Amino acid sequence: MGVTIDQGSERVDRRTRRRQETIEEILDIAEAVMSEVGVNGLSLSEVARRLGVQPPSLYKYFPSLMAVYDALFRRGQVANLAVMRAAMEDAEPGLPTVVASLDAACTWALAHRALAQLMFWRPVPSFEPSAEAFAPSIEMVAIQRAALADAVALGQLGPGAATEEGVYAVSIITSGTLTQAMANEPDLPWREGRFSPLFPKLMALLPALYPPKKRRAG
Amino acid sequence: MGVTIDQGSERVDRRTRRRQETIEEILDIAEAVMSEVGVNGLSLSEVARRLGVQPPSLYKYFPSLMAVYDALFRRGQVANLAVMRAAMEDAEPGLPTVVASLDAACTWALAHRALAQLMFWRPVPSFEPSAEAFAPSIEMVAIQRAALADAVALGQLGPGAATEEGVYAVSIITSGTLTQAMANEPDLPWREGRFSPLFPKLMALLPALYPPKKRRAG
DNA sequence: GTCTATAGCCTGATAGAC
DNA sequence: GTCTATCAGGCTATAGAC
Repeated sequence: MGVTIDQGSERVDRRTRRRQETIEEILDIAEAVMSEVGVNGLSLSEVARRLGVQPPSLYKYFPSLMAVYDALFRRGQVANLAVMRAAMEDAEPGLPTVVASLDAACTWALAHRALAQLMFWRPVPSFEPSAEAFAPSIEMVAIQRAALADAVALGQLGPGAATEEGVYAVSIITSGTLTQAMANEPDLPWREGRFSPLFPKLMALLPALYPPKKRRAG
Repeated sequence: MGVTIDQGSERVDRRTRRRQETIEEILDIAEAVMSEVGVNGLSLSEVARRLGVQPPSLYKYFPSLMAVYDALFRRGQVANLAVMRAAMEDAEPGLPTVVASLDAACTWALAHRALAQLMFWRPVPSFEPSAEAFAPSIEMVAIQRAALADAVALGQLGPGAATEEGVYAVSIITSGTLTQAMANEPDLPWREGRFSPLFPKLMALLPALYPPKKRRAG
């Protein structure tokens, strides 16, 4: 009996793992479809075609097309947050950390344009991300603000930078660079177009926007 | 005979005018549809429904859905250019002219979000604007660059501002502010959200990005 | 220029057999 | 969890009568 139960448990685990792999594969294909035909061009039929199954089978994994969008949104937020965290660890504290994390986010966004559009441009009016899918974005704002607070503590920026407004300022510079790059150079990755060189130049203006009272670190 | 010909001409003129009115009405409705269901949600059937005709009738005015997109794109570019020109006339020369025109463009863009998305974000991959529809955009870059050159001549900015890069810099600040405003405050007009106050602040950094050699005008 | 009718596609989603 | 079959609807675009 114990053996039988163990076999049963193993079987369940294996099935759960296999199921998760299928879910990931569906999302991979969905992202590929979006990058070819646009975020709105995603269709479950096309995903099923590429996966080699019939459309109804997908409903065993996602209850609706919007659920697929939500999973893609969440996946993108998680990946973007991870990339930014990793970049932060390798950078000097304060302002360099802010710039490095946003630079990494730009690299990621241009390598995952469709996801980035879904996340930051909301081109599907009928889709609203769930609170759970949106959570990493809130976390990202928090760590941005913490990094800006470090820059203030280090005397690199004035106190106005460690506010919501400071986060908005760096967001505007980042999303502006990305918007121009994606609209005007759809095939170039980050750092290869005419717009990415302006990103560090504009970021270097932050001390002029929030001047520190005394200058310590450069 | 002469009278008959004149009557014929009048009749043709009247028909031409009436036809143009219908075309404008179709574009008005198409813009309204896009603003409700997204740029990609535009369908000729829905336009026909609201116009009170059957879908095939629209093909007497536009040969295809993409032709409607192209006319909308052109219309948006023309309107945006006109708004920017008007704002320029009322502003002091040089830097204030640059800022005033882009501020006016922001007001227009948030009042015509769907058109702005179609023009600046390209959310319909299968749609490429025609050269004719794109022409006003090229003109806009030219007048921006001329205004930046004025600012350089007036000693407000260094010579680096009167370049393609200078135009990119102001474009990034503008499109970044717009992107954040549209994604995060979908219902607020320009000047009422959390992001538009940052637009003049970031624009005020331009002299720090392109420092003039001697300071004349402030 | 309007209409009806229709071709020929696509889609999301469900029911039910296996 | 897979399939077939199907519902119920959408769409662009064309043909042809009036």
